[in-house]
Amino acid sequence: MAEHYDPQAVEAKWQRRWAEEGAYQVDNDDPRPPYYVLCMYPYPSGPAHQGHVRNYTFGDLLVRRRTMQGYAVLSPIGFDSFGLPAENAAIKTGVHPRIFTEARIGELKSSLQRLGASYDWRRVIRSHDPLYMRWNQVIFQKFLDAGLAYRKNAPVNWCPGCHTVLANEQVLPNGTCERSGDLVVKRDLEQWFFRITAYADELLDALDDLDWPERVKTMQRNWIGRSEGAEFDLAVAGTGESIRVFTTRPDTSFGMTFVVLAPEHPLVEVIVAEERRAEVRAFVERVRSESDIERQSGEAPFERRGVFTGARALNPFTGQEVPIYLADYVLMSYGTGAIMAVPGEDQRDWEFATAYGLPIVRTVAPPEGWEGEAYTGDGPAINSRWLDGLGVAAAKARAITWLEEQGIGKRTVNYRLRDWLLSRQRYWGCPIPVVHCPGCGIVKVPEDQLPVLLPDDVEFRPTGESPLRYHEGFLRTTCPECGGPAERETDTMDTFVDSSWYFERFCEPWTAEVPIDQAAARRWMPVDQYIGGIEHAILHLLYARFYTRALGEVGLAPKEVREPFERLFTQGMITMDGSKMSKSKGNLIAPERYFAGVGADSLRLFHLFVGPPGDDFDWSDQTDQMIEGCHRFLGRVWRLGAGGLERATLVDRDPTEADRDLEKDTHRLIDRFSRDCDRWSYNTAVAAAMEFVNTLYRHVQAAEGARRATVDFAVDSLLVLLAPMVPHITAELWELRHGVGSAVHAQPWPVADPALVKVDTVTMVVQVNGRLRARLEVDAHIGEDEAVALALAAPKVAESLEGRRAAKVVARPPRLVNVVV
RNA sequence: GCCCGGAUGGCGGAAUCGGCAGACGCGAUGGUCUCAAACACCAUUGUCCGCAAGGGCGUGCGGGUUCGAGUCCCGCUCCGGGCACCA
Repeated sequence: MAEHYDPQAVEAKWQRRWAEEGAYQVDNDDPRPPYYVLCMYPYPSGPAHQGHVRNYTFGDLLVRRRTMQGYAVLSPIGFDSFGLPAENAAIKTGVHPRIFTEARIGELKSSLQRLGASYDWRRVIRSHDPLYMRWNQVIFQKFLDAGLAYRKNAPVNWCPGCHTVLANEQVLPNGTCERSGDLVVKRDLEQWFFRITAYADELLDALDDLDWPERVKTMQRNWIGRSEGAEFDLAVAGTGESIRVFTTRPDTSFGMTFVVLAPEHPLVEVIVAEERRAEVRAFVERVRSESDIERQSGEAPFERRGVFTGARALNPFTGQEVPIYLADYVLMSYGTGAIMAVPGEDQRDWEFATAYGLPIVRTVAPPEGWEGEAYTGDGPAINSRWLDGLGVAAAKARAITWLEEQGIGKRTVNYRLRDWLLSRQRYWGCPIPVVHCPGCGIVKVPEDQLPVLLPDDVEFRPTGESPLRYHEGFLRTTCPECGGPAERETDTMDTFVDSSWYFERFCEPWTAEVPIDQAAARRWMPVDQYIGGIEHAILHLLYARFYTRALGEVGLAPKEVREPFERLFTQGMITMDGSKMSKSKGNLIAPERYFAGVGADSLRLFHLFVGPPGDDFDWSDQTDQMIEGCHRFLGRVWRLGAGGLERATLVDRDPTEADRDLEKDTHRLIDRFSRDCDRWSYNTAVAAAMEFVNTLYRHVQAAEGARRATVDFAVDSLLVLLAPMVPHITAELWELRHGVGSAVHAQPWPVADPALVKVDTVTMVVQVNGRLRARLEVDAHIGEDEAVALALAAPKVAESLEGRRAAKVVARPPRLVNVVV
């Protein structure tokens, strides 16, 4: 095996060895300090793709490195095994989703093993396992008891392609389904929700303390969309009714010149003037018939977008009556479904006022020379009586105080975030464990009957309807309370429910007593480093944060664990011609052919070397050549490690200058490599290793290279540093060099000697008027005077000065001297 | 529209605190080895002028600050992402 680098043989040998040894299994009572590394568990879609390779390479690297640094590293893996693709496959081919999914899990598992990823395979979680389903259902029932899960009738997002409802988070901004691309429509349905909005504030505030990419935190902040303002009542003239409005700008209330209700507002029918009823109804009908897309496109001219109700409201600030309109740009689902319109400080209101000939009163003085329309910036209040002269913030506070004194309003906070709709009208998911009894209403399935399992003998219809609805044996049941006939709930849970707590279950995945073993969770949670794709910035990462809190609240997990993921790293996507690689686009470049060719180590190294881990990478024609380059590098490492390059000088003798140089280079590599890894700059760490190998080659091949002991130290250090990145080749070479009893992955992570890292001479550049004129080797501790003297004495410098006197000399020893004339 | 990123050779990228732009790799060119090739190894490789020594230009565009700017400031262009009648 030593003659040449044979990745197939080496990788097979070590993968077998690691499996036999149970390497990277870790027990909960391990005395070493705990460290929890987790990659987002994958949906099993078949063999790994390049995105998986990248993700799990980053994870594996960290697992192995932290282990070498002396931690007990928890490194579990599982499979997000419920979901639509398996069911769609069943509809098409008739193969049961379980059979289909388990086959895909087998393929993905063997890809991961072929990659050399190190997991505690004993801890595997598959979301469709009956035991995991049981705990999913127990948690749901606890949430139900705690009021965190509830059922309500609401207009929900229905995807006609997927035949199910979707959460808001799963609908793209253009109104289509993120999975199927179908246009999502609104349907009024009875659905199950999780009360994530109860945690809106905490989910928002706690973001500040998370060591997460700012980008992701910003996305979550936008999604939660907290806005502070006030709510207050407006009396409707000539009726006993009042309209409650929400505004973030109570300071501009004196400028309210009309009021707008959402077309769906319940008071519309009550307040509408008789002579306008027909017109208003026609408008409401028209808006209802429009899709969300049409309605939200904002394309229609404002003249078509509203209607006057004939009713008037009293502006409590001015005491004046203002007209009440309906307009499609006011949404029933946000705030109170009614707004006070202030055209002077809101552009939409401005445009609406202009279209309908309504008055515009500015209540904030725009800056000098302002030529725009609505002014939304800060400035002194005007036309606002007792608010005049106050800035926006002060005027807001004063206006809210006044509303509260009058007893007609109060300070409020609104969120964009909606409760999480978790029911899905699909088969391949975890059943929601309740029955519907005509007499008793919704009744939980008793815990001793859990889990509610999916029946196997179902028919998958090409219409895509849930088979559970037509399975009499599943559907018909008896009420656990009254014993009478009842219907089982046929909705299943969103698969994001499964992924919202699997990381807690990993701490003690065997227990049949509780969903989460509290002692184990206290030991490992929160996850020290979570790694996954940016595409989960909102969905999964927000749900998991909610679940972690809710589980603590209902006593199923340690209450003190509020956040699931201490540090988050979001890796870039692998794209091809700028778009995401995917099976459906048919542009997958399967890792298998690289496993079979250059080997897993070369492919891993490529993914680490190609660029910053957080950046997207576009796969191109040239990519294969880069992978070849990584393979070539490993070939050089092999020849260094396995011997055969020795020259005459590579013997035992007294150390020379070359030995001191190589020793320093080795320590500098250790230093740089470690620091680069710490800051997720694997591409530069690899570059440093490549440079070092080039240096080593010079020593090994030159007539006056370093001696054997120095080279051995250098090569051993290199192997230890590379061990987390390319585990197989380093393991093999280490065993070759040190014998079967010694393992590279059991070596402690090396620490550089600061004295040797320090440089004693540096290249000082001398500039004349900022232009490079000379480079001098100088002592690293050179003083300013000496540096200047050396600089001025350099022939090139004197030449460029042409006898002119230096007007100024900027000295930054030992790096630079700049002579200015 | 608002909020975040980003733009550096033929290509992927580096430059960590305002101080040598282009590390490392790919590709390309030349060479060594070989009967020949593959492999491997060595050298050159931002660009323009020049036989050379050497010099000019150069980090999307236009300004600015500074002895000195890829890096800081102001104003743009283009690309990517997020949010978007959210009151």
